[in-house]
Amino acid sequence: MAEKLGFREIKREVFRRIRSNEWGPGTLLPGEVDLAAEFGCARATVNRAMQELSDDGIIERRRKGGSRVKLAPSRQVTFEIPLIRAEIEARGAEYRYELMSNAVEKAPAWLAVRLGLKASTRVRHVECLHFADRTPFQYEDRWINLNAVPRAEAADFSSLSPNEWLVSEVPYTNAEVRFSATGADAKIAKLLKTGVGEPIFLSERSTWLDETPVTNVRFYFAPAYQMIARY
Amino acid sequence: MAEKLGFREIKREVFRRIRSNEWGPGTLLPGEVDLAAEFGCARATVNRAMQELSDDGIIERRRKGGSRVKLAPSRQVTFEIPLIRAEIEARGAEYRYELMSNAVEKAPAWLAVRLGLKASTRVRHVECLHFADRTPFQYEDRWINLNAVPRAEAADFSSLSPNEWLVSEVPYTNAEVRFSATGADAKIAKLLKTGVGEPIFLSERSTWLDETPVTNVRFYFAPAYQMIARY
DNA sequence: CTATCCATTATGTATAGTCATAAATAGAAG
DNA sequence: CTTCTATTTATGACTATACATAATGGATAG
Repeated sequence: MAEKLGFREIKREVFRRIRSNEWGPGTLLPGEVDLAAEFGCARATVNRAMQELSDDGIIERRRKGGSRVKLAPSRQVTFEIPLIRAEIEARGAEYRYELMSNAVEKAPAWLAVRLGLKASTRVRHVECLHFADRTPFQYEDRWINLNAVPRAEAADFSSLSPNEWLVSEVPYTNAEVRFSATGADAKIAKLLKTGVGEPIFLSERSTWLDETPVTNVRFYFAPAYQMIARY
Repeated sequence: MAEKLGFREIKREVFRRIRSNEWGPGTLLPGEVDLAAEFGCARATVNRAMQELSDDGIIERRRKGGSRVKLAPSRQVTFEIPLIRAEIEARGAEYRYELMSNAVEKAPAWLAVRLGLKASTRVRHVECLHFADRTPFQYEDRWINLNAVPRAEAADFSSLSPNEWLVSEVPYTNAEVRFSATGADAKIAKLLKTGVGEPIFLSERSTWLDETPVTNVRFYFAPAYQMIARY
């Protein structure tokens, strides 16, 4: 073997054997000590390689049981949801932001259910539009729990979007994202300058800080939007 | 301090300080040796904690530059895209599969572009439907590069879906996923038993095995479908 | 004043050894 | 034959140490 193998090379090599069917789905892989002997490195090095293969969803590991190739290698898709501003600027377009409404209300029923709030909770409701080169790109409909984020009471969203404000001011520990397709209603059609009933990509996100609901937001994207991830 | 801190506890504690704004966005964090001294553990342990925080998108690390809290802590969303069968059965519904068409063709232009194929390449084109309790749940429109997967020439998709066949037979190294919203055309409306123009959630996936295009598939979901991720 | 070089430094990776832990298995007891 | 228990074993985690590497920032030369 020789050649000072690092954990990356080991990972690559093990993966190569898996995908070449040398080690097919369900195969019990050699133990870490055996692999370490074969590759001429320390067990910790093999361990890291195998750990990452496990994180990547290629293999499954169990103490004592050893490592085996996953039967259905359903690899995880990971992508990062960028700030709209960054996404628009990355396309070479000019970003513009427009605040539409900004009010304090009592949490509507559906929101209370979604976040686990009491119906009487005071929330800030912010609606705004994000433009790419003057074309409406995304409509943002956000609700912020004022109990969790009292600073939002006084925040000024006329020039800074609530998205950017929150992301730099309020941390969270848990989040839930839902992607779906919906038809544009009259309001959304008008805002995004499209027809009523047009298919709209909808991304809804809720976040919590240790069980405390923080915010819920719905992003309605202009027609033809695609969310792309590579891995 | 005491208490024998493991890398998980260290990770949690550092994250706690970040989210409590003790270490706000952009802050340069203490070096690994300092943290190791504070927590009373080896640098390798701190290293693993910080490594994972970096993987999670919480901090950014650079050699010599040290670690700093990300300005826009855009944490990464990771989805595990399950097999349709598993997804349907997890909902407590009965899974049924129906093959609609299965032919060998020359790659159409759009596919050649998407995957990077020569237009003359022979591909297997498979269309099928996945049902949940007899209701159409997803329409799968798949193309398989026969050069990359010659075994697909003889594969029988009448009872096993191409999705499941591929997932257990053909590995890949790179993939691209696109989520979008589209309107149901006449064909899709009929298959999914919905109206023409209804908003449909569309998931398109392309995979490669070391630069060799393997397959491209479009999943059209029945109306009201949501793709959910928690993290 | 600017461009280049180099020492410094924090992270990146590897090592050998140790102890911990979960789970499979064989063995003992009922 | 079943059930519980003890042993074994592969992975999980940690330590201390060492060297590699990239990038910074200052020193130096032009």
